[in-house]
Amino acid sequence: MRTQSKVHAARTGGRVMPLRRTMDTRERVLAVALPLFAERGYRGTSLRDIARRIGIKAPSLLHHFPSKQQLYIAVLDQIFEGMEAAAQRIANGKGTRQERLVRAIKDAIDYIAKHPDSMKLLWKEMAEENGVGRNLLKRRMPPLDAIEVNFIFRGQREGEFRHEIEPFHFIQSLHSITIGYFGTAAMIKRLWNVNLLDPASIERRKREVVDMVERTLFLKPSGVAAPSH
Amino acid sequence: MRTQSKVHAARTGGRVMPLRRTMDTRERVLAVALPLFAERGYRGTSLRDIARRIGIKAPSLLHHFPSKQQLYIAVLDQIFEGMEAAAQRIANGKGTRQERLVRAIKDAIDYIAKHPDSMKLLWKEMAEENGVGRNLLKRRMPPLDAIEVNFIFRGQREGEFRHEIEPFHFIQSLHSITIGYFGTAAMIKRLWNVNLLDPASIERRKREVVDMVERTLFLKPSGVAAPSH
DNA sequence: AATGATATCTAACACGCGTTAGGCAGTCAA
DNA sequence: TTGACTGCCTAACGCGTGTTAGATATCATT
Repeated sequence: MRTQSKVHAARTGGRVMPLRRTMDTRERVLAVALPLFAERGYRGTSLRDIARRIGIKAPSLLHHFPSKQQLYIAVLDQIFEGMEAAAQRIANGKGTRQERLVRAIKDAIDYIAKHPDSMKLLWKEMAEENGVGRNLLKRRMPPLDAIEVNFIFRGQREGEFRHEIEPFHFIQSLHSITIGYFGTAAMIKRLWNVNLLDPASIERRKREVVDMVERTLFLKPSGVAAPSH
Repeated sequence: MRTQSKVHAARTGGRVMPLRRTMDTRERVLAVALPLFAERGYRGTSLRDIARRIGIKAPSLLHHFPSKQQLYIAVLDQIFEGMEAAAQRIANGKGTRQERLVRAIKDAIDYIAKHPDSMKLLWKEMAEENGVGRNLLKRRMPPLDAIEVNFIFRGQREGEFRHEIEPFHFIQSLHSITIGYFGTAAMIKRLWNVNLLDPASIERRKREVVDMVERTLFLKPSGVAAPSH
C-alpha cells in the first residue's frame, strides 16, 4: 500500500541522476525537523509544522518517511551518525594519553558547538524514559560511551590517570557538563541575557573543561591549559 | 463562571476543620502529577492520566486547579519551594568557606537524591524554550543561582578560591553535573543496567563531586575527601 | 507518443485532548 | 429544616493530531 521502501531506494540510488532537484526533499525535511524537535520536543512538533517550513503539506511528508516516528528516528540517527564520525576523527590522535584527551575534548566541544540543536535534542531524549528514540538510543549510545570509558580505564592501568576516578562516572560527568552547557544555553540566554554560544565563551569553555579534567583526572598535570598552578 | 478561587481559598483556610478528609485531594493531585510530568513531560501527560491515578475523572481535577497549565505550574512551584527551603537550610553553615561549600554540596546531593523526579522535571523544563513553566523559571531560578554565584565570588575575593574560575560558568557546571546525574539515571539504568540511585552510588557521587570542586576551585585543598594527592 | 513512476495536492477520517455545562449526593451553618 | 456549598459525576463540544484515500501534474524511459 505504502510505497515508502521504493521511495527510499530511489533516493539512495538516485544520486546518479541529479536532474530532479526536488529529490533532496528528504534531506530538507531532516534539516528542518531537527531544530523543531530540539526546541519543542517530539510531541510538541506536528507534521504540519515541519511541512509548512519547507513549503509542502503534511501528507506529502509521508511519501518520504513512513510515519512521524520514523521521521524522528531518522533525525536522531543522523545525530548519532555525525557523532560517530566525529569520534572516529578524534580517536586517531598522536602523543601521550593526556595530550590526546585534551585534544579530543577541544575537538568534541568544537564539534558540539557547531551542532547545538543536536545536543538539545539529545538532552531531551536522554530524559525520556519511554520515548520514541528509546531503542535507537540503546543501540547507538553504549558503543560511543564504551570507547571513552575504555580510554580512561587504559590510562589508569598505564599510570597516567588517577585510580580514584571511576571511569564510567567520570565520562557521564563529562557528558553532563558538555551537553548541559549547550542544552541549556537558550534558557540561560533568556534568564541572564548571557550568550554561552558566542565564540569567546566557547573558547573559555574549552579551557575550563580541560582544566577540570587535568586537575581531577591527571596524575601529573600536563600544564597545557592550567595557569597558576 | 469558574469557582476556582473560592475552592483554593476554602482549601487554604480550611485547615481549621480537618473533618473532611477528601480535602487533601489537591495535594494528592500534586503528588501524583509530579512523577507523571517528570517521566512523560507536559504534553505527554494528560489530565485523564493524572485523574485515573487518584481515582477520579478528569473534569474533577479542574475543581482544584483552573487549568492544566496552572496545575503544571503548581507542581513546578512546589519543586522550587522545596529547593529554596533546602538552600536556606544549607546556607546557614559555620566554618571556612571551603568547609561550608563541601557541606553544602553533600547536603544538596542528599536532598536531590530524595527528589529524583523533581530533578528530572527540572531537567526537562530547562531545555524547553517556550514551555509552560517559562515565566516561573525566569522568576525563581535566577535568585537561587545568584546565591551560589555570589558565594563563589566572595570566596575569590577573600582568597580561598582560584581566580581563574568564572563563578557563573562554574555554578552552571555544578548544576549540569548534578541534575544530569539524576536526570539521566533512569536512562543509564536502561542502557547499562547500572543503578546510579542506590545509596552506595550516591555516597560515591558525593565524594566525586567534592573532589572535583576541591581540585578545580580551591586554592589549597582542604583534604577532606581528596586522598592520594 | 505512450507508459509508468514520483511528488505533490485536497479531502476526510478516527482519535485523544483540554475544557465546559449541568446534575447530584453529602455536609455544614443558620 | 432549609439553603448554600463542596466535590464529584456524565455528556459533550471544538480543536489539533497522525494518517489514509484518491486525484493531478511532471518527467524519464520506452
